[in-house]
Amino acid sequence: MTPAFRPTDISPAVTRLSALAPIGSEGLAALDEVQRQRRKVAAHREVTLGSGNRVGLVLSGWAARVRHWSDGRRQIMHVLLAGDLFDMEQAPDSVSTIALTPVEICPMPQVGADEGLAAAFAQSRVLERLYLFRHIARLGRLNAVDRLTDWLLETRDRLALAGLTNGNGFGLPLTQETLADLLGLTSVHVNRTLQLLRRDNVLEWSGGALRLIDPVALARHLDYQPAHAGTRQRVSGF
Amino acid sequence: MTPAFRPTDISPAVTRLSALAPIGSEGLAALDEVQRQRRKVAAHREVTLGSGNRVGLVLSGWAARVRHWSDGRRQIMHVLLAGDLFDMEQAPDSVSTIALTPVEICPMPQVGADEGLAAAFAQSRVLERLYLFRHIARLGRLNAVDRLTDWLLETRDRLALAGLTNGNGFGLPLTQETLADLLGLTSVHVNRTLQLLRRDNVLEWSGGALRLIDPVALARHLDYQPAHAGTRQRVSGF
DNA sequence: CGCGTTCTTGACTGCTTTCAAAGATGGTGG
DNA sequence: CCACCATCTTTGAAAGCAGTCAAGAACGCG
Repeated sequence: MTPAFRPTDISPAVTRLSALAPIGSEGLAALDEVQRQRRKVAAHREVTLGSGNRVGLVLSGWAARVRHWSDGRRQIMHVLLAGDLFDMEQAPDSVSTIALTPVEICPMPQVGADEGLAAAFAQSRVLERLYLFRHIARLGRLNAVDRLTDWLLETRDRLALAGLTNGNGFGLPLTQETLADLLGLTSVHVNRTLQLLRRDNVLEWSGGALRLIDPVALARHLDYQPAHAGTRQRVSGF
Repeated sequence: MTPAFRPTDISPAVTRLSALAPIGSEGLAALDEVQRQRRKVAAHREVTLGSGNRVGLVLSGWAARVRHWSDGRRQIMHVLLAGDLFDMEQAPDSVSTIALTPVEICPMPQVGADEGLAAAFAQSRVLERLYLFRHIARLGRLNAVDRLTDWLLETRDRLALAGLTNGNGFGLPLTQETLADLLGLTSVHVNRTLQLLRRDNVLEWSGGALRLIDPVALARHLDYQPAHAGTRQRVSGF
């Protein structure tokens, strides 16, 4: 709220990883070290890593794994947020990684002997697969309204892990066109869907800040379950 | 062709893994050992692993990762074929693993010191992610005809790795309803789409055997690139 | 041969796209 | 401080792809 105030100096990426598993001092040092190698990528630019690194870590901003077709169509397959890992290897066909907003990245740190950091990364990979599964289900069986709200619910939970939410609200720095590429819709229809949701008092979105009015009711309606409820218990069992 | 003839006694799962990376004798022994613990799962039954094992290996048959909704809708998120690994952990919400045909599974073997086997499993995981990405792109941006043919192309390539193809043909033991749950369509529309493809001489499908008439032309039309062309080169660079 | 599952067909509905153009919005330079 | 431009959002009308509902045909299995 008050722009001058910053609760901690901890980066959202570290916040997220610490939420996935308690990280030891060695791991925190490794994260600190690697963050010193941070690099900025401007919006709309492709995200790349130095040739020595095959895995990167997002420190801030929004990026996406995207598939392009020769006729101009595109589909965003996965959104990358602060604290997410991304592999640069593979990508045989036209799968690219693109900054949706200005993004800061760094190479993934060596895990070393820190079991907490290793567990956090392992958990991060498990979650990523879960998000891919969910996105498939979303695109396969949900209509526009449900696709959008389901994704917003998931994104809110993901941002919450990184400490980037404000209650039921969070910053959503995407255009409706990007949302369309993500949800397998047209921007026109995303626009109409948003109007519906605003009219029905499901959400507010202005000035880049989105707020879900009643996430609980929404989650019930969508059969939505937070990805982390189950996994957090497992982590605590370490 | 001649049913009495079997080229080798090697299981399709071993064929696939060997294609991903050259496996040493130790790895082959481990695979042999673990296959002795094989277990059958009847069609339509849920696939589970003994509590000690978190990762399984499909030896034969077709299985699927499925999401169910309370109103009866379902979406198949990923198909598991011979030689595929599957993790049983996670699955916080209603993600289950179901046998689409009779399936044989076993626990994933310990990798031990066999680098080849480790590489094969690593490669298998990389490919699985790629298949998830592709399925997202398919559901997000392709129409019914392209969805179906694109998936058939991919499935043919995957089966080819396990030595389960016959030129451009392969056994496809799924119902149209299952195909619909996989492609985010209704079985009625899958049926109509298949009729189109048969009429236009794109494919033949009878008696459980499907044949693509001109996979090359199809791949060109769909911007389809085999998942393994790029990765095989990388593997050979080990 | 009989029954259940799977496939096929028709008519109608509806969600989403397409095409086109008019408003906002925000940042930049004069 | 305002004009200006590019980008983004909004709106309308029409067309299309896929879904729904229902019923009959074909198939495969015991």
